[in-house]
Amino acid sequence: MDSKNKNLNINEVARLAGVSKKSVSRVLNEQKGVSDATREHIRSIMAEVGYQPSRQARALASAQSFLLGLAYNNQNPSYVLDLLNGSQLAANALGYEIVMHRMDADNRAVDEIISFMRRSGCDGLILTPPLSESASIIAKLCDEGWPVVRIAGDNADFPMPQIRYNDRTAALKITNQLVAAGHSAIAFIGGPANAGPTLRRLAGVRDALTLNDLNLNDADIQYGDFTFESGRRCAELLLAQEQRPSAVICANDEMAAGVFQTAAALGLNIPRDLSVTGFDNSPVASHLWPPLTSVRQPVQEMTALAVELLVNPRDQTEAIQQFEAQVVARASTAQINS
Amino acid sequence: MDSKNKNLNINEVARLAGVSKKSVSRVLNEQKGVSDATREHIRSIMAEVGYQPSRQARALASAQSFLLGLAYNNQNPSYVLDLLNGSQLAANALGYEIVMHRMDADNRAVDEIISFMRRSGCDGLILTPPLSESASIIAKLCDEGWPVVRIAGDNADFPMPQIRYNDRTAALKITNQLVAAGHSAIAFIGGPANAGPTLRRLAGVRDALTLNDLNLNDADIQYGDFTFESGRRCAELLLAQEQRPSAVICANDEMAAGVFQTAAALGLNIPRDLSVTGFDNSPVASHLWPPLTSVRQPVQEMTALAVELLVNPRDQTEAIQQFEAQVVARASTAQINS
DNA sequence: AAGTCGAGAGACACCGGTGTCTACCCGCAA
DNA sequence: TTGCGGGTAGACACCGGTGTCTCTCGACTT
Repeated sequence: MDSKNKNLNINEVARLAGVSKKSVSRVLNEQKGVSDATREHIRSIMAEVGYQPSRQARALASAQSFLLGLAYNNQNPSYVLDLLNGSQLAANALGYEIVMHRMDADNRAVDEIISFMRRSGCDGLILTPPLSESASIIAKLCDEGWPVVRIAGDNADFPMPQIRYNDRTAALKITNQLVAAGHSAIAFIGGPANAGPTLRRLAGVRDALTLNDLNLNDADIQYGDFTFESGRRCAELLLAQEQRPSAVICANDEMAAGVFQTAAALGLNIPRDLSVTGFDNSPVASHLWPPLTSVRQPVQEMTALAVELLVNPRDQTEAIQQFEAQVVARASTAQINS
Repeated sequence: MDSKNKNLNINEVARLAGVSKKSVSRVLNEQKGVSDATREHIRSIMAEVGYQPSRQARALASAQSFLLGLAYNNQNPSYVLDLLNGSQLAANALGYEIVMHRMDADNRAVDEIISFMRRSGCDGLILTPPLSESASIIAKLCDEGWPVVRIAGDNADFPMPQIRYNDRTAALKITNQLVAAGHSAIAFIGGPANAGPTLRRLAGVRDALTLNDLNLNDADIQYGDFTFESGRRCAELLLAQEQRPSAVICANDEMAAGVFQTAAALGLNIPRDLSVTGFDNSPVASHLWPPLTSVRQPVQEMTALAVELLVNPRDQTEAIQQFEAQVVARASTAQINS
């Protein structure tokens, strides 16, 4: 009854239940070797006294900490929080907790992440973009044999599960919709030029334009760094052109918000004078005016799978898991009136 | 050299250094009883072989997990992430890790948080708003004797440190600036009517208006729930009035963004037709057009102190710690032209 | 020269679990 | 009747630290 009983350990539970310590342990770990009757009896005793096994002791004895790390380095708070919430939900359901670790992606990152894994004692790591793109980080983690799952990483050279969504197809769809609305002068604002998401999304845009016998001028491609400010800057370059594009596809919503600001400063009305789309469907997409057409990536499902793969590793053949993205159409795009 | 040495434990380090296990332990815990020479020697051996003490074993033996919980339930991702980043930085410097826990603030919250503390084995908890406002949660945690620090909680009935910033004074300052710019019809959009931040910020607005012989009409106070959507809705009510306010003070930036959207929909130009201010200085404040005047709360410093207080508890007399907020003036407010 | 004190070795119990092994009981099949 | 096998008790080692105690040694005090 009194849940504050201090010496409430496995021995005590065993004594109360009149069984051996080991039987209690077997029940805790859902191992066989205990009859159903005894199992139920032990369970009821545990519930009655409010027994909670010590995570520390289990960790020491079983060489598992029941902690999963989530490393991130991302300017987009809502995305990071989605990752966190999703993995937390899945982890808790499996008896794990999530330890977050923010880190810079500079040249000390490799040491930093290894040091984190060692000192935190996490059983596994979820690597999120853009960290999941870094070959040096991945190589070192593989080398040291840490269980890692990459979210949106895009490098099949390493035997480490990747969880992705088809942003290339999503970019294709969104471009097709713009073309269908009469746009032919379409520009693209990416993140860093060599980043996976940038490359895949740009490829999707190109796929669609090629299908429609259109092409993308080099001058209509700008590379930012996924921040609002970079979106603003890229938009200034794009919109200063003599032949202004009538639609801008941005590789994330933050940069699209930057485009909105530049457009406002130039007196351009969205969507009348300029159609804009984003990626990621972050809160900012619905806070902009007009609300931003974007692409929803199923973060919750992706992180849940990541946790699942860390806790119950599968065969290597299923290393790449792909999810479907979804275009969320809002009011930032319009039929062109030419 | 080989950092993957498997049996690298305290015994091994002691053997290599030619000292006793206990001396190594003393160095690890920075206890006295070891000469400086020996201490340095042990340190160099540890560095050489890349020894990292097992967090699990230390946790079990010392009844400390070196884990701190951070419970949150907040719609504002950038605020939550600021909290996380700030506490993580401080925690890591002290050898701790942060375990995040998102939870609903419903009537199961009390059980939920206790269950989390028990199963995660955290040494202490940082309670963030709005959880830090909940008397039932605080009471239960106090009752069970968990070390907790509240961020922005506002209830002195419990012997539990509170870390706050003077948002009342900040609201006063921001109101004074609006009055100085010629505004007299000033409206306020708060969060939930009984929430601490709402009450304090509203009080600050009233302080300023009283000082300037102005007053706040009941119709010019609206209560939302700190979300964008609620800001939009409150603004609709405020701006539909015959005597439209010329300035709106919002209790956070998200709601201010909602006001921007309503204003745009009504064809009102900010700041020409309407001045708007926010609170918290979140990224959205600088992403809006025009950029939003807001109040920066020193989250980093506040969380650092929270961690510090959990790790090294102080005398109860210093229970309430107050920080200074800072008004960040941007372009969303203007001189009134009447 | 005897007394005192800090450094530090070494032994051991302990934290609360897990893993392994023996011994026993009991039901069931040969 | 004997043999066999699953359920279970009970003992014990172990995980890698921390806390405590004893004992030795050398330096400094008086």
